[in-house]
Amino acid sequence: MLTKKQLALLEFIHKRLQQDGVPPSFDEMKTALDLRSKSGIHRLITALEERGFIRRLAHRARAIEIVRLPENMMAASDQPDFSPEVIQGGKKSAPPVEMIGAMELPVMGRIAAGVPIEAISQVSHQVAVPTAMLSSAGQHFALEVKGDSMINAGINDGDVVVIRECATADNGEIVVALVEGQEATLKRIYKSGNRITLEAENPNYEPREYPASLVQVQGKLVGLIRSY
Amino acid sequence: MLTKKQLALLEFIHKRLQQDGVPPSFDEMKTALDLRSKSGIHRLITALEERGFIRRLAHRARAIEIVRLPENMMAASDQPDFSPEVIQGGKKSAPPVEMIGAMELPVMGRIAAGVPIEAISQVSHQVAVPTAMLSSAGQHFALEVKGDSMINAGINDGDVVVIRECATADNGEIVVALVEGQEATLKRIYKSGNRITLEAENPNYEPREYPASLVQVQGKLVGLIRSY
DNA sequence: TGCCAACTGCTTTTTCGTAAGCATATCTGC
DNA sequence: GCAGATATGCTTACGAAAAAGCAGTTGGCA
Repeated sequence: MLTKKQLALLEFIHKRLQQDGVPPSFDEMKTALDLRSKSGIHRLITALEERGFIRRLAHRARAIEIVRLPENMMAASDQPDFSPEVIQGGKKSAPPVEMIGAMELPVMGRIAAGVPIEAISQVSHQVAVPTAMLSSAGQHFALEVKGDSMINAGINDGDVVVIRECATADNGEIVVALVEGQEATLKRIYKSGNRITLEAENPNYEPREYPASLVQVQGKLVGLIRSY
Repeated sequence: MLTKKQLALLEFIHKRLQQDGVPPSFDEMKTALDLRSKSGIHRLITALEERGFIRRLAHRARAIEIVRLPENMMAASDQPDFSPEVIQGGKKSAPPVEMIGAMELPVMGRIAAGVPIEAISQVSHQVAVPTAMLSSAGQHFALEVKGDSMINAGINDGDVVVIRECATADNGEIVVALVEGQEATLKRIYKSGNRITLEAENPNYEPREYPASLVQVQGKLVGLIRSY
Protein backbone atom coordinates (compact mmCIF):
# COMPACT_ATOMS: atom_id res chain seq x y z
CA MET A 1 0.00 0.00 0.00
CA LEU A 2 2.72 2.44 0.90
CA THR A 3 6.14 3.08 -0.49
CA LYS A 4 9.09 3.31 1.81
CA LYS A 5 9.19 7.06 1.59
CA GLN A 6 5.52 7.36 2.27
CA LEU A 7 5.82 5.12 5.29
CA ALA A 8 8.81 7.03 6.55
CA LEU A 9 6.91 10.28 6.27
CA LEU A 10 3.86 8.84 7.95
CA GLU A 11 6.04 7.61 10.77
CA PHE A 12 7.61 10.97 11.18
CA ILE A 13 4.28 12.76 11.28
CA HIS A 14 3.01 10.27 13.78
CA LYS A 15 6.02 10.76 16.00
CA ARG A 16 5.72 14.50 15.93
CA LEU A 17 2.04 14.31 16.62
CA GLN A 18 2.60 12.20 19.68
CA GLN A 19 5.47 14.33 20.80
CA ASP A 20 4.18 17.82 20.63
CA GLY A 21 0.67 17.48 19.31
CA VAL A 22 1.47 19.77 16.44
CA PRO A 23 1.96 18.26 13.03
CA PRO A 24 5.16 19.24 11.25
CA SER A 25 5.21 21.81 8.49
CA PHE A 26 6.32 20.91 5.00
CA ASP A 27 9.70 22.40 5.72
CA GLU A 28 10.18 20.34 8.83
CA MET A 29 9.22 17.20 6.99
CA LYS A 30 11.59 18.12 4.24
CA THR A 31 14.40 18.34 6.75
CA ALA A 32 13.38 15.15 8.51
CA LEU A 33 13.48 13.16 5.29
CA ASP A 34 16.66 14.92 4.30
CA LEU A 35 15.31 16.45 1.15
CA ARG A 36 16.17 19.75 -0.35
CA SER A 37 12.73 20.64 -1.59
CA LYS A 38 9.21 20.56 -0.29
CA SER A 39 7.65 19.42 -3.50
CA GLY A 40 8.57 15.85 -2.81
CA ILE A 41 6.83 16.13 0.54
CA HIS A 42 3.84 17.56 -1.20
CA ARG A 43 3.54 14.53 -3.40
CA LEU A 44 4.04 12.11 -0.55
CA ILE A 45 1.38 13.87 1.48
CA THR A 46 -1.00 13.75 -1.43
CA ALA A 47 -0.35 10.05 -1.79
CA LEU A 48 -0.95 9.45 1.90
CA GLU A 49 -4.19 11.33 1.76
CA GLU A 50 -5.29 9.47 -1.33
CA ARG A 51 -4.64 6.20 0.43
CA GLY A 52 -6.66 7.25 3.40
CA PHE A 53 -3.92 7.37 5.99
CA ILE A 54 -4.16 11.03 6.69
CA ARG A 55 -6.77 13.70 6.41
CA ARG A 56 -6.14 17.34 6.00
CA LEU A 57 -7.45 20.75 5.16
CA ALA A 58 -6.12 22.19 1.95
CA HIS A 59 -4.22 25.42 2.18
CA ARG A 60 -4.11 25.31 5.92
CA ALA A 61 -0.86 25.33 7.81
CA ARG A 62 -0.06 22.08 9.59
CA ALA A 63 -3.58 20.87 9.03
CA ILE A 64 -2.73 17.19 8.96
CA GLU A 65 -4.35 14.45 10.95
CA ILE A 66 -3.56 10.77 10.99
CA VAL A 67 -6.59 8.66 10.27
CA ARG A 68 -5.05 5.24 10.57
CA LEU A 69 -1.72 3.54 10.60
CA PRO A 70 -0.55 0.55 8.61
CA GLU A 71 -0.82 -2.67 10.60
CA ASN A 72 2.87 -3.18 10.95
CA MET A 73 3.20 0.21 12.51
CA MET A 74 0.50 -0.34 15.08
CA ALA A 75 2.80 -2.54 17.07
CA ALA A 76 5.80 -0.37 16.45
CA SER A 77 4.04 2.67 17.74
CA ASP A 78 5.40 1.81 21.06
CA GLN A 79 2.83 1.14 23.64
CA PRO A 80 5.21 0.40 26.46
CA ASP A 81 2.31 -0.41 28.68
CA PHE A 82 1.18 -3.23 26.56
CA SER A 83 -0.33 -5.32 29.26
CA PRO A 84 -3.46 -4.45 31.14
CA GLU A 85 -3.65 -0.79 31.36
CA VAL A 86 -5.35 1.42 33.81
CA ILE A 87 -7.41 4.15 32.35
CA GLN A 88 -9.27 6.74 34.21
CA GLY A 89 -12.92 6.17 33.77
CA GLY A 90 -15.56 8.77 33.39
CA LYS A 91 -15.94 10.37 30.05
CA LYS A 92 -12.36 9.61 29.37
CA SER A 93 -13.25 6.40 27.62
CA ALA A 94 -14.61 8.15 24.62
CA PRO A 95 -15.74 5.41 22.33
CA PRO A 96 -14.01 5.24 19.00
CA VAL A 97 -15.81 6.97 16.24
CA GLU A 98 -17.04 3.93 14.44
CA MET A 99 -18.61 2.45 17.51
CA ILE A 100 -20.86 5.34 18.06
CA GLY A 101 -21.97 5.38 14.49
CA ALA A 102 -21.00 8.91 13.67
CA MET A 103 -18.35 10.75 11.75
CA GLU A 104 -17.28 14.32 11.61
CA LEU A 105 -17.69 16.04 8.31
CA PRO A 106 -16.43 19.43 7.30
CA VAL A 107 -19.03 22.08 6.58
CA MET A 108 -17.75 23.69 3.44
CA GLY A 109 -19.80 26.84 3.55
CA ARG A 110 -23.27 27.75 2.52
CA ILE A 111 -25.26 27.03 -0.54
CA ALA A 112 -28.20 29.00 -1.78
CA ALA A 113 -30.56 29.18 -4.66
CA GLY A 114 -29.20 31.03 -7.59
CA VAL A 115 -26.74 32.92 -5.51
CA PRO A 116 -23.12 32.00 -5.88
CA ILE A 117 -21.96 29.81 -3.11
CA GLU A 118 -20.14 31.60 -0.39
CA ALA A 119 -17.26 29.23 -0.37
CA ILE A 120 -17.13 25.60 -1.25
CA SER A 121 -13.49 25.27 -0.54
CA GLN A 122 -13.40 26.67 2.90
CA VAL A 123 -14.18 24.69 5.99
CA SER A 124 -16.23 26.71 8.40
CA HIS A 125 -16.60 24.05 11.03
CA GLN A 126 -17.34 20.37 11.53
CA VAL A 127 -20.56 18.50 12.10
CA ALA A 128 -21.13 15.02 13.35
CA VAL A 129 -23.12 12.88 10.98
CA PRO A 130 -24.52 9.41 11.57
CA THR A 131 -22.50 6.93 9.56
CA ALA A 132 -25.76 5.38 8.43
CA MET A 133 -26.13 8.43 6.28
CA LEU A 134 -22.85 7.91 4.50
CA SER A 135 -22.01 5.33 1.94
CA SER A 136 -18.78 3.51 2.29
CA ALA A 137 -17.58 4.72 -1.05
CA GLY A 138 -16.85 8.30 -1.78
CA GLN A 139 -16.03 11.49 -0.03
CA HIS A 140 -18.65 13.42 1.82
CA PHE A 141 -19.00 16.97 2.96
CA ALA A 142 -21.69 19.20 4.33
CA LEU A 143 -23.18 22.54 3.40
CA GLU A 144 -25.43 24.93 5.17
CA VAL A 145 -28.53 25.76 3.18
CA LYS A 146 -29.39 29.39 2.67
CA GLY A 147 -32.76 30.39 1.32
CA ASP A 148 -36.01 28.66 0.60
CA SER A 149 -35.52 27.32 -2.88
CA MET A 150 -35.94 23.71 -1.82
CA ILE A 151 -38.68 24.30 0.68
CA ASN A 152 -41.06 21.83 -0.91
CA ALA A 153 -38.52 19.10 -0.61
CA GLY A 154 -38.48 19.74 3.11
CA ILE A 155 -35.15 21.52 2.97
CA ASN A 156 -35.35 24.69 4.98
CA ASP A 157 -33.18 27.70 5.45
CA GLY A 158 -30.43 26.88 7.89
CA ASP A 159 -30.52 23.14 7.40
CA VAL A 160 -27.26 21.30 6.98
CA VAL A 161 -27.17 19.01 3.99
CA VAL A 162 -24.78 16.12 3.64
CA ILE A 163 -23.38 15.70 0.15
CA ARG A 164 -21.58 12.78 -1.39
CA GLU A 165 -19.07 13.87 -3.97
CA CYS A 166 -19.78 12.57 -7.42
CA ALA A 167 -19.79 13.84 -10.94
CA THR A 168 -22.96 12.28 -12.26
CA ALA A 169 -26.52 12.05 -11.10
CA ASP A 170 -29.74 10.38 -12.15
CA ASN A 171 -32.79 12.29 -13.22
CA GLY A 172 -34.75 13.73 -10.36
CA GLU A 173 -31.96 13.56 -7.83
CA ILE A 174 -31.08 16.55 -5.75
CA VAL A 175 -27.55 17.66 -6.45
CA VAL A 176 -25.06 20.39 -5.84
CA ALA A 177 -24.47 21.74 -9.32
CA LEU A 178 -21.88 24.20 -10.45
CA VAL A 179 -23.25 26.35 -13.23
CA GLU A 180 -20.92 28.13 -15.60
CA GLY A 181 -18.05 27.31 -13.37
CA GLN A 182 -18.96 29.65 -10.60
CA GLU A 183 -22.47 29.48 -9.31
CA ALA A 184 -23.26 26.50 -7.13
CA THR A 185 -26.83 25.63 -6.23
CA LEU A 186 -28.76 22.86 -4.63
CA LYS A 187 -31.38 21.71 -7.10
CA ARG A 188 -33.19 18.78 -8.58
CA ILE A 189 -31.55 17.76 -11.83
CA TYR A 190 -33.10 16.51 -15.06
CA LYS A 191 -31.18 15.62 -18.16
CA SER A 192 -32.48 15.25 -21.68
CA GLY A 193 -30.13 15.05 -24.59
CA ASN A 194 -27.40 17.55 -23.99
CA ARG A 195 -29.60 19.90 -22.01
CA ILE A 196 -29.75 19.96 -18.26
CA THR A 197 -32.60 21.42 -16.27
CA LEU A 198 -32.18 22.50 -12.69
CA GLU A 199 -35.39 22.78 -10.75
CA ALA A 200 -35.94 24.37 -7.41
CA GLU A 201 -38.59 22.88 -5.15
CA ASN A 202 -40.39 26.13 -4.77
CA PRO A 203 -42.97 27.46 -7.21
CA ASN A 204 -41.47 30.93 -6.89
CA TYR A 205 -38.36 29.82 -8.69
CA GLU A 206 -38.37 28.97 -12.36
CA PRO A 207 -36.61 25.86 -13.59
CA ARG A 208 -33.51 26.78 -15.48
CA GLU A 209 -32.12 24.98 -18.46
CA TYR A 210 -28.52 24.91 -19.58
CA PRO A 211 -26.34 23.18 -22.11
CA ALA A 212 -24.93 20.13 -20.38
CA SER A 213 -21.44 21.48 -20.80
CA LEU A 214 -22.16 24.40 -18.50
CA VAL A 215 -23.39 22.32 -15.60
CA GLN A 216 -21.11 20.33 -13.44
CA VAL A 217 -22.42 18.00 -10.76
CA GLN A 218 -20.37 18.28 -7.61
CA GLY A 219 -22.24 15.85 -5.47
CA LYS A 220 -25.60 14.51 -4.54
CA LEU A 221 -27.74 14.97 -1.50
CA VAL A 222 -27.60 12.05 0.89
CA GLY A 223 -28.68 13.49 4.17
CA LEU A 224 -30.06 16.40 6.08
CA ILE A 225 -29.63 17.64 9.61
CA ARG A 226 -31.65 20.35 11.23
CA SER A 227 -31.46 21.87 14.69
CA TYR A 228 -34.33 23.79 16.20
CA MET B 1 -3.93 19.60 12.62
CA LEU B 2 -3.14 22.51 14.88
CA THR B 3 -0.48 25.15 14.78
CA LYS B 4 1.49 25.93 17.88
CA LYS B 5 -0.49 29.02 18.67
CA GLN B 6 -3.74 27.20 18.22
CA LEU B 7 -2.58 24.41 20.49
CA ALA B 8 -1.40 26.86 23.09
CA LEU B 9 -4.73 28.59 23.11
CA LEU B 10 -6.61 25.34 23.29
CA GLU B 11 -4.48 24.27 26.21
CA PHE B 12 -5.16 27.52 27.99
CA ILE B 13 -8.90 27.28 27.49
CA HIS B 14 -8.84 23.72 28.67
CA LYS B 15 -6.90 24.62 31.77
CA ARG B 16 -9.25 27.42 32.67
CA LEU B 17 -12.23 25.24 32.04
CA GLN B 18 -10.92 22.63 34.42
CA GLN B 19 -9.89 25.20 36.95
CA ASP B 20 -12.88 27.43 37.31
CA GLY B 21 -15.38 25.85 35.00
CA VAL B 22 -15.77 29.07 33.09
CA PRO B 23 -14.12 29.63 29.76
CA PRO B 24 -11.86 32.67 29.57
CA SER B 25 -12.91 35.85 27.80
CA PHE B 26 -11.10 37.12 24.76
CA ASP B 27 -9.21 39.56 26.89
CA GLU B 28 -8.01 36.90 29.26
CA MET B 29 -6.88 34.79 26.37
CA LYS B 30 -5.14 37.76 24.87
CA THR B 31 -3.21 38.25 28.09
CA ALA B 32 -2.45 34.58 28.46
CA LEU B 33 -0.94 34.35 25.01
CA ASP B 34 0.81 37.66 25.50
CA LEU B 35 -0.85 39.43 22.61
CA ARG B 36 -1.70 43.07 22.34
CA SER B 37 -4.92 42.67 20.46
CA LYS B 38 -7.92 40.42 20.68
CA SER B 39 -8.38 40.05 16.99
CA GLY B 40 -5.63 37.50 16.96
CA ILE B 41 -7.54 35.49 19.50
CA HIS B 42 -10.64 35.75 17.40
CA ARG B 43 -8.89 34.20 14.48
CA LEU B 44 -7.31 31.46 16.52
CA ILE B 45 -10.70 30.64 17.96
CA THR B 46 -12.17 30.51 14.49
CA ALA B 47 -9.42 28.15 13.40
CA LEU B 48 -10.05 25.90 16.38
CA GLU B 49 -13.72 25.81 15.60
CA GLU B 50 -13.06 25.06 11.96
CA ARG B 51 -10.90 22.15 12.95
CA GLY B 52 -13.58 20.80 15.23
CA PHE B 53 -11.85 21.21 18.57
CA ILE B 54 -14.20 23.68 20.10
CA ARG B 55 -17.80 24.65 19.67
CA ARG B 56 -19.32 27.97 20.49
CA LEU B 57 -22.25 30.30 20.24
CA ALA B 58 -21.78 33.43 18.22
CA HIS B 59 -22.29 36.73 19.98
CA ARG B 60 -22.33 35.14 23.38
CA ALA B 61 -19.83 35.96 26.05
CA ARG B 62 -17.53 33.12 27.00
CA ALA B 63 -19.62 30.69 25.05
CA ILE B 64 -16.82 28.29 24.29
CA GLU B 65 -16.86 24.58 24.80
CA ILE B 66 -14.14 22.07 24.15
CA VAL B 67 -15.32 19.28 21.92
CA ARG B 68 -12.18 17.23 21.80
CA LEU B 69 -8.50 17.46 22.54
CA PRO B 70 -5.53 16.51 20.44
CA GLU B 71 -4.24 13.06 21.19
CA ASN B 72 -1.20 13.97 23.17
CA MET B 73 -3.23 16.18 25.43
CA MET B 74 -5.67 13.47 26.36
CA ALA B 75 -3.31 11.98 28.86
CA ALA B 76 -2.63 15.26 30.57
CA SER B 77 -6.27 16.01 31.00
CA ASP B 78 -7.00 14.33 34.25
CA GLN B 79 -10.63 13.87 35.01
CA PRO B 80 -10.96 14.35 38.73
CA ASP B 81 -13.94 12.05 38.93
CA PHE B 82 -12.73 8.76 37.75
CA SER B 83 -13.50 5.23 38.58
CA PRO B 84 -10.35 3.45 37.61
CA GLU B 85 -11.16 0.89 35.12
CA VAL B 86 -8.97 -1.86 33.83
CA ILE B 87 -8.87 -2.34 30.17
CA GLN B 88 -7.26 -5.14 28.30
CA GLY B 89 -4.10 -4.00 26.67
CA GLY B 90 -2.87 -5.58 23.52
CA LYS B 91 -4.26 -4.09 20.43
CA LYS B 92 -5.35 -0.98 22.20
CA SER B 93 -8.49 -0.28 20.30
CA ALA B 94 -8.31 2.64 17.93
CA PRO B 95 -5.47 4.70 19.28
CA PRO B 96 -6.55 8.13 18.16
CA VAL B 97 -9.55 8.24 20.39
CA GLU B 98 -11.33 11.34 19.36
CA MET B 99 -14.07 12.96 21.26
CA ILE B 100 -16.64 13.27 18.61
CA GLY B 101 -19.56 15.56 18.74
CA ALA B 102 -22.19 12.88 18.56
CA MET B 103 -24.31 10.73 20.83
CA GLU B 104 -26.47 7.73 20.31
CA LEU B 105 -30.13 8.13 20.98
CA PRO B 106 -32.79 5.47 21.08
CA VAL B 107 -35.45 5.58 18.39
CA MET B 108 -38.62 4.96 20.33
CA GLY B 109 -40.87 4.10 17.45
CA ARG B 110 -42.87 6.04 14.97
CA ILE B 111 -45.09 8.99 15.28
CA ALA B 112 -47.79 10.05 12.90
CA ALA B 113 -50.51 12.56 12.53
CA GLY B 114 -53.62 11.66 14.38
CA VAL B 115 -52.79 8.02 14.41
CA PRO B 116 -51.83 6.48 17.69
CA ILE B 117 -48.15 6.14 18.02
CA GLU B 118 -46.89 2.68 17.31
CA ALA B 119 -44.87 2.44 20.42
CA ILE B 120 -43.27 5.12 22.42
CA SER B 121 -41.81 2.82 24.95
CA GLN B 122 -40.04 0.44 22.72
CA VAL B 123 -36.58 1.06 21.35
CA SER B 124 -36.40 -0.01 17.76
CA HIS B 125 -32.82 1.00 17.16
CA GLN B 126 -30.29 3.72 17.84
CA VAL B 127 -29.29 6.74 15.85
CA ALA B 128 -26.29 8.94 16.23
CA VAL B 129 -27.07 12.61 16.53
CA PRO B 130 -24.71 15.54 16.77
CA THR B 131 -24.35 16.73 20.33
CA ALA B 132 -24.83 20.24 19.03
CA MET B 133 -28.44 19.26 18.62
CA LEU B 134 -28.88 18.28 22.23
CA SER B 135 -29.06 20.55 25.19
CA SER B 136 -27.08 19.63 28.22
CA ALA B 137 -30.18 19.41 30.33
CA GLY B 138 -32.86 16.85 29.82
CA GLN B 139 -33.35 13.49 28.29
CA HIS B 140 -33.62 13.04 24.58
CA PHE B 141 -35.02 10.42 22.33
CA ALA B 142 -35.85 10.02 18.69
CA LEU B 143 -38.91 9.11 16.68
CA GLU B 144 -39.48 8.22 13.09
CA VAL B 145 -42.07 10.38 11.41
CA LYS B 146 -44.87 8.70 9.56
CA GLY B 147 -47.12 10.69 7.26
CA ASP B 148 -47.15 14.16 5.87
CA SER B 149 -48.88 16.15 8.55
CA MET B 150 -45.90 18.38 9.16
CA ILE B 151 -44.82 18.69 5.57
CA ASN B 152 -44.92 22.47 5.56
CA ALA B 153 -42.54 22.58 8.44
CA GLY B 154 -40.11 20.63 6.32
CA ILE B 155 -40.73 17.41 8.20
CA ASN B 156 -41.22 14.61 5.74
CA ASP B 157 -42.38 11.06 5.95
CA GLY B 158 -39.51 8.91 7.13
CA ASP B 159 -37.58 11.65 8.83
CA VAL B 160 -36.16 11.02 12.26
CA VAL B 161 -36.98 13.72 14.77
CA VAL B 162 -35.03 14.32 17.93
CA ILE B 163 -37.17 15.14 20.92
CA ARG B 164 -36.19 16.57 24.25
CA GLU B 165 -38.40 15.33 27.02
CA CYS B 166 -40.31 18.05 28.76
CA ALA B 167 -43.80 18.64 30.03
CA THR B 168 -44.36 22.20 28.91
CA ALA B 169 -43.96 24.11 25.72
CA ASP B 170 -44.26 27.65 24.47
CA ASN B 171 -46.81 28.70 21.92
CA GLY B 172 -45.90 27.78 18.39
CA GLU B 173 -43.39 25.12 19.31
CA ILE B 174 -43.51 21.73 17.73
CA VAL B 175 -44.11 19.07 20.33
CA VAL B 176 -44.94 15.46 20.82
CA ALA B 177 -48.31 15.60 22.49
CA LEU B 178 -50.28 12.82 24.03
CA VAL B 179 -53.99 13.37 23.55
CA GLU B 180 -56.52 11.74 25.79
CA GLY B 181 -53.83 9.58 27.20
CA GLN B 182 -53.33 7.45 24.17
CA GLU B 183 -52.84 9.21 20.90
CA ALA B 184 -49.44 10.79 20.39
CA THR B 185 -48.84 13.23 17.58
CA LEU B 186 -46.21 15.64 16.40
CA LYS B 187 -47.84 19.03 16.13
CA ARG B 188 -47.44 22.71 16.68
CA ILE B 189 -48.98 23.70 19.97
CA TYR B 190 -50.91 26.81 20.94
CA LYS B 191 -52.39 27.47 24.34
CA SER B 192 -55.05 29.94 25.27
CA GLY B 193 -56.69 29.83 28.62
CA ASN B 194 -57.34 26.22 29.40
CA ARG B 195 -57.69 25.19 25.78
CA ILE B 196 -54.91 23.73 23.73
CA THR B 197 -54.82 23.72 19.96
CA LEU B 198 -52.72 21.27 18.04
CA GLU B 199 -51.98 22.31 14.50
CA ALA B 200 -50.53 20.22 11.74
CA GLU B 201 -48.35 21.95 9.19
CA ASN B 202 -50.42 20.77 6.30
CA PRO B 203 -53.55 22.49 5.05
CA ASN B 204 -55.22 19.12 4.63
CA TYR B 205 -55.36 18.64 8.35
CA GLU B 206 -57.60 20.73 10.54
CA PRO B 207 -56.29 22.18 13.76
CA ARG B 208 -57.78 20.40 16.72
CA GLU B 209 -58.65 21.96 20.00
CA TYR B 210 -58.81 20.22 23.35
CA PRO B 211 -59.23 21.06 26.99
CA ALA B 212 -55.77 21.51 28.41
CA SER B 213 -56.36 18.60 30.74
CA LEU B 214 -56.57 16.16 27.86
CA VAL B 215 -53.27 17.11 26.27
CA GLN B 216 -49.98 16.13 27.72
CA VAL B 217 -46.72 17.41 26.29
CA GLN B 218 -44.16 14.68 26.14
CA GLY B 219 -41.32 16.59 24.61
CA LYS B 220 -40.39 19.21 22.11
CA LEU B 221 -38.76 18.99 18.77
CA VAL B 222 -35.08 19.90 18.84
CA GLY B 223 -33.66 18.26 15.77
CA LEU B 224 -34.28 16.42 12.57
CA ILE B 225 -32.27 13.89 10.63
CA ARG B 226 -33.08 12.66 7.16
CA SER B 227 -31.35 10.14 4.95
CA TYR B 228 -31.92 10.00 1.22
C1' DT C 1 -28.45 53.55 28.59
C1' DG C 2 -23.89 52.24 28.96
C1' DC C 3 -20.45 48.78 29.79
C1' DC C 4 -18.14 44.98 28.16
C1' DA C 5 -17.29 41.38 25.15
C1' DA C 6 -17.31 39.87 20.64
C1' DC C 7 -16.82 40.85 15.84
C1' DT C 8 -14.95 43.21 11.46
C1' DG C 9 -11.96 45.54 8.42
C1' DC C 10 -7.48 46.77 7.14
C1' DT C 11 -2.35 46.50 7.15
C1' DT C 12 2.15 44.25 7.43
C1' DT C 13 5.38 40.53 7.98
C1' DT C 14 6.49 35.84 8.01
C1' DT C 15 5.59 31.20 7.33
C1' DC C 16 3.79 27.74 4.66
C1' DG C 17 1.61 25.14 0.91
C1' DT C 18 1.03 24.57 -4.14
C1' DA C 19 2.46 24.15 -8.76
C1' DA C 20 5.17 23.63 -13.02
C1' DG C 21 9.13 21.84 -15.25
C1' DC C 22 12.80 18.80 -15.68
C1' DA C 23 16.08 15.14 -14.20
C1' DT C 24 16.92 10.46 -12.22
C1' DA C 25 15.79 6.07 -10.32
C1' DT C 26 12.87 1.89 -9.83
C1' DC C 27 9.53 -1.30 -11.17
C1' DT C 28 6.68 -4.03 -14.29
C1' DG C 29 5.17 -6.56 -18.08
C1' DC C 30 6.34 -7.84 -22.71
C1' DG D 1 16.62 -5.59 -21.82
C1' DC D 2 13.31 -2.08 -23.22
C1' DA D 3 9.23 1.00 -22.94
C1' DG D 4 6.25 3.07 -20.11
C1' DA D 5 4.48 3.93 -15.69
C1' DT D 6 5.60 5.35 -11.07
C1' DA D 7 8.23 7.25 -7.55
C1' DT D 8 11.40 10.53 -6.31
C1' DG D 9 14.58 14.54 -6.31
C1' DC D 10 15.54 19.40 -7.24
C1' DT D 11 14.68 24.42 -8.39
C1' DT D 12 12.07 28.37 -8.76
C1' DA D 13 8.07 31.05 -8.35
C1' DC D 14 3.66 32.24 -6.64
C1' DG D 15 -0.03 32.82 -3.65
C1' DA D 16 -2.49 31.75 0.48
C1' DA D 17 -2.71 31.50 5.31
C1' DA D 18 -0.92 32.47 10.01
C1' DA D 19 -0.01 35.86 13.08
C1' DA D 20 0.13 40.39 15.00
C1' DG D 21 -1.43 44.99 15.43
C1' DC D 22 -4.86 48.97 15.52
C1' DA D 23 -9.28 50.98 15.13
C1' DG D 24 -13.92 50.92 14.96
C1' DT D 25 -18.70 48.56 15.06
C1' DT D 26 -22.19 45.59 16.89
C1' DG D 27 -24.64 43.05 20.14
C1' DG D 28 -25.87 41.24 25.05
C1' DC D 29 -26.99 42.30 29.19
C1' DA D 30 -27.68 44.66 33.55
